[in-house]
Amino acid sequence: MPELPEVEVTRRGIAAPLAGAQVHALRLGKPLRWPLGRAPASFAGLRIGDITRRGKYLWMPLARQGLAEGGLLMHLGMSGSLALQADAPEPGPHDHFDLVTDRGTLRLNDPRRFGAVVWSASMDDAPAAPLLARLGPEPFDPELTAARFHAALRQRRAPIKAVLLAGDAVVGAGNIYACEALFQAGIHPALRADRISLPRADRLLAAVRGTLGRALALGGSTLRDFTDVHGASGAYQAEAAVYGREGQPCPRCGAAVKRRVMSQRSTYFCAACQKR
DNA sequence: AGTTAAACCTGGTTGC
DNA sequence: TGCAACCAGGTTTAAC
Repeated sequence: MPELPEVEVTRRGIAAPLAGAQVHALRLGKPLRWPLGRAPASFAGLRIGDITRRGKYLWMPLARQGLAEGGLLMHLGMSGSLALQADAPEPGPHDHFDLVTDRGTLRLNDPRRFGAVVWSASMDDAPAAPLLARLGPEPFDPELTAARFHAALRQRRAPIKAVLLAGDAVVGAGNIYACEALFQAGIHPALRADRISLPRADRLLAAVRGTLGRALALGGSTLRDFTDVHGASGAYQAEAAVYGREGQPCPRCGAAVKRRVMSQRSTYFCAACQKR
């Protein structure tokens, strides 16, 4: 599921309703990617603070009597989605985390269980800190200039598609949006990152921002599992130019869209429009 | 050091 | 119809 737009859509759906909410209980289902860790014995009475996002992670700070106690670092993996419901039904076979609060139940549904909910004393302590430390700059951070993005790309000899997925030059683009951004920028996914000129890096950064921003406005993409916290699907996948469109005409030149496996992921591109 | 496979897990779709 | 093979939004970890 969830690349940056889907995670941010999720965050926007829960941040305001849950700010200041009081927790009653936490319930876990089957194991997720990592165990919860050294969490408080009881979550009853903890208050939820301002939920933030870093890359594809969500951070929910929790406090008791106004004193920060720690928080939950959450990741939606490949197939996770969060829902906030006033009257949550009995947990289904893929509901692996519930946070019962006085504003409703926050529930993680994740069939493949690549997602995670991990307790951390703060974002600067383990286990959150080492996970967040590898993340590159946020795509909409004004500090991320074309020059800095270009400098980061010049450090990498791997294909630009792999570098975008790795997220150390910029976070947020997963398989769908990496394919789409490379198409928008007219860059071949197999091009070595260190061979990209400054003007092309500038175009690529703009394309990443444009693609993620557009997806955000459309509520993200839903291939199968993703829904926002009210259960609504995203709409971006319907206007993807190349992703999932193997054999269909390129919207720009009409040539058949190609699919090739790169970095263990299906990569869609137009060989005519995207130059090495 | 830097890049590339293997692993985690379930379920839907495709093809023989 | 049955069953095997393949595919899917991610990313840590181990192996070249």
